[in-house]
Amino acid sequence: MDKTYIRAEILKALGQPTRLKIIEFLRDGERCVCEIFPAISEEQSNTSRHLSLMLSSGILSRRKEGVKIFYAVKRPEILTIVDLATTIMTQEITGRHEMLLAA
Amino acid sequence: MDKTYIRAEILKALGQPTRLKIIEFLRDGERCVCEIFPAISEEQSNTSRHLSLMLSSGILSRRKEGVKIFYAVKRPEILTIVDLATTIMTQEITGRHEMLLAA
DNA sequence: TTGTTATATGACTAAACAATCATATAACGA
DNA sequence: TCGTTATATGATTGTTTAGTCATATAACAA
Repeated sequence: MDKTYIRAEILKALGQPTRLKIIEFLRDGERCVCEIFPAISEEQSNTSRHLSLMLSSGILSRRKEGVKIFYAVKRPEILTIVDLATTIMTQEITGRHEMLLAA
Repeated sequence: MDKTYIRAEILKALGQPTRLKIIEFLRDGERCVCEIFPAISEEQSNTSRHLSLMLSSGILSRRKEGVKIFYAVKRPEILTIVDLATTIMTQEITGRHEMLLAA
């Protein structure tokens, strides 16, 4: 069980646009697949695959209720990571902008 | 400039074992390429590619001094993200362990 | 039982990725 | 200038990935 490899898997699971959209949509709480895929404008099958991937990476949790499957962000740290990525992105954009102004 | 895409790029850049090893090695401060690749036991060319990738994702900074090129982690948030991933990993491992005990 | 809705998955394709080897470039010292 | 060291990059290869379509499975309602 290589720890570097497992950590990489968690971060890689977060580093994909479609999956980030899913996480943003789940920010306010659990949702079923039937709500998720229309919200992010992706195919049901594609959405399902990304959800399984995040489930097995420990990023999402899953709950069954009748025919519907509800997914939720499993740990608050996940959202913190996403927020920090937003911070970094903002700083990067600001930095590049300042470089342009200075040039 | 799609923000979801840029954030994904930052997180994806962190989600790769070789790159995580580099970041861990740079935790204590800047290092030149000639120190980095032996420390992580990777080829010079491969290490150089990963460094360029992280440079253009805004994760690392680069400084030239004579023949040597020094790289450093560009923002403290990067290390926070890596640490949070470690936390999540630990919780996951603990959780799976408890499931085994309960079974 | 039959039809319907919700979700997952097999098979496939095109694109992206990591790694390697060989080589180019750039800086420095003798 | 010549040789050496440090870094980057072209070309290539095998692997992984995201997305799509069609279909399977599972739960429920009529």
